[in-house]
Amino acid sequence: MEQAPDGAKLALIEAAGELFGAHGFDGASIRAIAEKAGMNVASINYYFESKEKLYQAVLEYVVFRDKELEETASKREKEQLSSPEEAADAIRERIRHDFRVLLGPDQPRWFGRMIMRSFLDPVASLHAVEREVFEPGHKALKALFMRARPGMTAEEAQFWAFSLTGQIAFYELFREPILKDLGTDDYDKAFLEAAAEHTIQMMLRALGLAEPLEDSKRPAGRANTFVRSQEQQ
Amino acid sequence: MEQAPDGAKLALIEAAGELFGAHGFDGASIRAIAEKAGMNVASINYYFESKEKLYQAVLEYVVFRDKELEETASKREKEQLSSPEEAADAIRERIRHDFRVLLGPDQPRWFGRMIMRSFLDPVASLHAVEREVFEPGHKALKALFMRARPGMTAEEAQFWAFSLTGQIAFYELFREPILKDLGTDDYDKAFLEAAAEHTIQMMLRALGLAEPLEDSKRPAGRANTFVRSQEQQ
DNA sequence: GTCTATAAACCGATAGAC
DNA sequence: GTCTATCGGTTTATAGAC
Repeated sequence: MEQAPDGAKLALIEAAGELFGAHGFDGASIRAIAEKAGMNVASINYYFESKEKLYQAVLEYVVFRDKELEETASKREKEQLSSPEEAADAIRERIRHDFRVLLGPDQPRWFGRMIMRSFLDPVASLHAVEREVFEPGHKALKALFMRARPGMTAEEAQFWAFSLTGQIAFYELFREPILKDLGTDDYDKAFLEAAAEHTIQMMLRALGLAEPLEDSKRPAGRANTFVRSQEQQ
Repeated sequence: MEQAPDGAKLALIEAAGELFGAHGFDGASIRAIAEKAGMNVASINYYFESKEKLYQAVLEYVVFRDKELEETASKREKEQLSSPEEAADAIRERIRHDFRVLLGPDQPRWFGRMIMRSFLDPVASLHAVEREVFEPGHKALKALFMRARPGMTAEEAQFWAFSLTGQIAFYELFREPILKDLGTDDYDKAFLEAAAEHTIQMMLRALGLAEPLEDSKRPAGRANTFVRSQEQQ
């Protein structure tokens, strides 16, 4: 991959990302993109050859930044090798990492939307996201589950990876109805942390790597970090 | 809701559903839709007032059929009231039901795609799907979880519902890369059953309503005391 | 109801001035 | 590099013949 874009190219990519993410490839015109970037229509065909190439550049821009994060994450995972307990910690970290990458405030809001869209629309440029983000992340997840539960088959690990990815992707795909239900215009930190924590506890419990859900019929014995703030009321 | 469309209207809706589902609102032209339906371009503006109204009619067509299924499902759930065991059975049935509705061969393939798209694209017609499908299903799910685990708060139940919906939606949203990975052109019955069964087991285990994942390695010393044994009294 | 023809607007792309 | 003007094509929508 080439160097990071700057100046005019960057401005166009970011404006295009916002509009492509919000309205899709066909729903965003190069006129609207150029206007949002504060540039002329012709600049798009000057810096990129066509609208399609611009879309591809936007996807590569997303992929480039996500790939770096993915590599540091999976590198860190490989350092934790042996016990299921360490694997459980690695799963915990992986889930927090994925929530932060897809939904956190570190990255532009349209990143996640572009990723969702790239899977829904079978354009040729899907393969970029697929090969650079989905596949490596999926492989790393599978490996993680198989280390967490030795004896798990590759097919089982695949389903576990699907389950986790689906739970995280949900918060991006259903962002609008969820926010409407919450009555806010964006996820706040507390909600994202609660969602990540729920996902962690639920995966680890399902894997048998965490204390089971407490029985409500008897007084609470063991401490439980699950959505603590919401339980006390 | 009005009566079910027939004849020319139905043909147009089904052709439009396929093309809208595949290429989105902006990516499907009324010319292509009319041609696929074997009719004239002007027929769309004759039977529906505009392209937008046609899109809305397509969504309502999906919603209408899904709503009927949802109502029979939630009615059946209300008959199973008391014990967590019955609630576990109801969760099992609900997951099988949702997999069948969204991914099974009973319904046209573009149904699921249109639903995904309606959440990704913030069009006005989103509210139809939201109000008629998402919200009732979500409420039913929350009620189910709160019956399965008495004492669970509404906020917790919300996260559990999110987790489940996300896992099922995943198979529709990521249909293309998954099928490519599987090497087939459509989900077969065995795969869908395996996916549903994994989701069931994983939800019930996380809820403490099923036997934990059998331990392949770890000494069973301080293994999880199974919750149900304490509940049966 | 079904068709053709066409209006009016917008699209992506580009030529050419500066 | 940046702009204006414009070309050729496609879009939705509609008027009007049958």
